[in-house]
Amino acid sequence: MNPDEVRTVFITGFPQDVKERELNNLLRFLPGYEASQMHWKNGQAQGFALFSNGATARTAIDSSHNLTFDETTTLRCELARKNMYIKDDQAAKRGRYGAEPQAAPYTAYAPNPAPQQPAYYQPSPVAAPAAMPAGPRAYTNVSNTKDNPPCNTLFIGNLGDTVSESELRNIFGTQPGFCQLKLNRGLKSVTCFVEYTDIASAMAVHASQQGAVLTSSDRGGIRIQFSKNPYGKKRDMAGNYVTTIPGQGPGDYMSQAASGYEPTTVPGEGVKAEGEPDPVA
DNA sequence: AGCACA
Repeated sequence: MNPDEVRTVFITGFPQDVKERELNNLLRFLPGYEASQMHWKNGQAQGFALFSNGATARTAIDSSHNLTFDETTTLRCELARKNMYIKDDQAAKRGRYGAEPQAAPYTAYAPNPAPQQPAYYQPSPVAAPAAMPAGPRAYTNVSNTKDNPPCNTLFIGNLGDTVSESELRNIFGTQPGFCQLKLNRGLKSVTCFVEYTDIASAMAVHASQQGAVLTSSDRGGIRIQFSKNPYGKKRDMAGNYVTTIPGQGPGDYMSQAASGYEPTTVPGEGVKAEGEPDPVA
């Protein structure tokens, strides 16, 4: 690899009170992610994120540029002028996709103890059971210029006509926080809605699976947008959320702030427990 | 680009 190649993404547009860990958690599931850090230049937050190479860095830019970070802020992503310097303590923030460090100074501790990511992402051969479903063949850049504000429900477009529910379950149902999905065979196009327990979990999938090329894909990768309405809800004539499926409170997933990214559930345990309070900003 | 619904 060309050591001079710029593989660092420069991100601005964060709200004043953003935390570095919000940056880390926003990006850590992207292919090629290695590390990220937040700098503050006279009160303005500036994010830097290192990827394995220029290609994965550009893919990250494509999927996060103009991303609506919260109600009032939109992120600007571009290639940095020069690569960021990785401090030793960045190791704890490393993603699981990153190339292992040459001299392996990080092997003394487990960078990512949570075994919640799909096994097909695990770089270690010993950790990859043969029975795991195959992941996406590849990722392509998809245009996603008209996305909506973050929502706990994802809208999946650009699906091939032959896409199956199990194919979608393999990719979306294995992600932390998964609740349910619905495949929709329209006359003109096939779409899918995927619900997660919280916005943070949906945001992680929105970023990590953007442009995934499925076995059935015949027109490039899938396009992932945040749904206009949370699963099980619609808007009434006054524009307020109305529950259309019993068991979900009004409006909670859209008013929840896009912070506190820790997914609270593991695959298969996505359904909110009875009486559990709604997340509060 | 297409936003469904016990």
